[in-house]
Amino acid sequence: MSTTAPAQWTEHVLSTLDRAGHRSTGPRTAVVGAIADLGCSTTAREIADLLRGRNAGVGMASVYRALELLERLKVVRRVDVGEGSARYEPAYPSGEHHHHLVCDACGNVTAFEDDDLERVIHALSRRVDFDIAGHEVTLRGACPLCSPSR
Amino acid sequence: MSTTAPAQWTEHVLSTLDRAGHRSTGPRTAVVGAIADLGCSTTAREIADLLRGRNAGVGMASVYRALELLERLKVVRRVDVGEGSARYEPAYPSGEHHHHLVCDACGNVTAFEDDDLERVIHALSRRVDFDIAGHEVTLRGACPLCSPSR
DNA sequence: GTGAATGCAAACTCTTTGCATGACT
DNA sequence: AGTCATGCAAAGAGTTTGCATTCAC
Repeated sequence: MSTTAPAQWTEHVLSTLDRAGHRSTGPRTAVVGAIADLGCSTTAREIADLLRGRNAGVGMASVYRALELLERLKVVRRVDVGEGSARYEPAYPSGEHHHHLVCDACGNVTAFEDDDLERVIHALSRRVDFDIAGHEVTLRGACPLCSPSR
Repeated sequence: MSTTAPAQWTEHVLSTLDRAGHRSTGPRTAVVGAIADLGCSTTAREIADLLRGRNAGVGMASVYRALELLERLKVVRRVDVGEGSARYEPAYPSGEHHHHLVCDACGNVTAFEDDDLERVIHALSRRVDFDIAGHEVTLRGACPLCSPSR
């Protein structure tokens, strides 16, 4: 729980970068800050837009390069809900994570957690013939605002 | 079980197309045939390549248009395992389906089924604030051939 | 015969890469 | 100083779209 605060995550990322011998440059830390602020499930474009608004204009190439590095260092998680562009979100060292509800109508992406789900997936992971390193669950449907019952 | 045979699925697709007022043209039925033959989790490119090999060369645009239509009619399921291109597979009217194991090393995609997983997801779907219509589970890791223990 | 479907090519979006310039340690 | 990181612009991959032609019904 204490590891999930944005500030702590940012600290964690910066020290991880340092430990891995990477520089904490302006553009790179700006991207880290943007991810911390945007939180769950953002796109490269959203990050670039936010930074442009902050007059910290960072080139798209640098955004993508930063995301690739952060994912490789496992401090950012790449999530693919299948709408053409990849989504990214902070990854916490504790391993705690969530999954996503995607609205097919408006594209809204919401997070959820479920212990039973994690337990079943964990058990399942031991049974299959793969060496499982991670998992992703996406539930699709209509969000409260788009639901026909409204 | 009887609904999962490729031939039956093909029949089902053709009658669904007809019922929905769509024509069963050569290119379109060729795409349906390719999906039936390729089975689980294929890409638009693989379908086009197979058809080219069969001298039934169908333009990429037609492959994509057929896939879009078939998905809309719910006879094809689009699966996104997040490697740049979308994957497609037959969808059976019985609702039976599977999920995927993806090898991060070689890209190999394998199917699996798990009743416990389905049960948990079903229960979960009733609790969330979305009107859930479907779900997707992807387990990532190393396949038997890429596993370090080999 | 008529409207739907096709094929090609061009357009578009997202992402990656080459290369000269600039900045962190 | 030396190297790593940046930015731009061009290249690439996957997918979509416009439009004249063709084909199923």
